[in-house]
Amino acid sequence: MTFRLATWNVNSLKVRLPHLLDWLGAERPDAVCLQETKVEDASFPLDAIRAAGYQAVFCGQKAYNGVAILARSALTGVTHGIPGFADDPKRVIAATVGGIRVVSLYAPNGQAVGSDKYAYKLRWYEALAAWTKDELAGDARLALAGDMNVAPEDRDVHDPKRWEGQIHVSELERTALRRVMEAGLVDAFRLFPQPDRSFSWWDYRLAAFRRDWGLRIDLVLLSRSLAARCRACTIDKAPRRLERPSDHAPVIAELQ
DNA sequence: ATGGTAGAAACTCTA
Repeated sequence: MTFRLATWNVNSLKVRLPHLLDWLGAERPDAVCLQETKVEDASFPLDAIRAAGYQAVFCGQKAYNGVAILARSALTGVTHGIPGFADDPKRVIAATVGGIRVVSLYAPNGQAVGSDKYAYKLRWYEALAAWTKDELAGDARLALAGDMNVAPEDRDVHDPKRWEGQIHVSELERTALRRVMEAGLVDAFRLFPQPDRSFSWWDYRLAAFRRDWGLRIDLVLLSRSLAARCRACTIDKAPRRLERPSDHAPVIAELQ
């Protein structure tokens, strides 16, 4: 029995709902973490998602941010945000599904290195690392999945020289992400051989997708016990090729 | 390759 866990920054659930429903129907993932839903809870398209065979928990706001978890089985123990980190933007929701603690994450973008938003991004990551340490105490089956807004290594960047020191790639951001992983998580994608130039996000501008000017910033991070069960992790570029796509592609990890 | 596009909302911000 396999369990397929996906993450997808949909950049407006309202606009992307047809793509999402088609993709759920085609891929039938067991659980999906969504980011940038940009929809208040009262407007969440729960009926359409239920009709597709999924339950949902969500935490959204108008215009910006917003996260959700969809699942084909029950979602229990739902929590919002990072404990002890006061934060207005809706970036974090967690639930237990299929015996796995699943966290849907939308990390701060950071805007520019050295900006106030960059400092906030680093603080957010520090809080995430502390929380992850707590969650991993004992034999935790924990999966953090989402738009981490950091490309972990140069091979996750289409042009590392051009991006050197820039937002998503700077050393402090990479260290901040590493601190989360050092709590005891592994990048599911790198458990397996992967094609060169594997990316999950391409800017809408400058025909970046056509030119494959991308970054891999959407990650599934697994605790050791889950990593041992992981049999594959792939990026599905198909939805990025559609008309009016999200700027992100979904990532799917398959657990045995 | 130093601009540009997309989304939401509202005459601009965020990514």
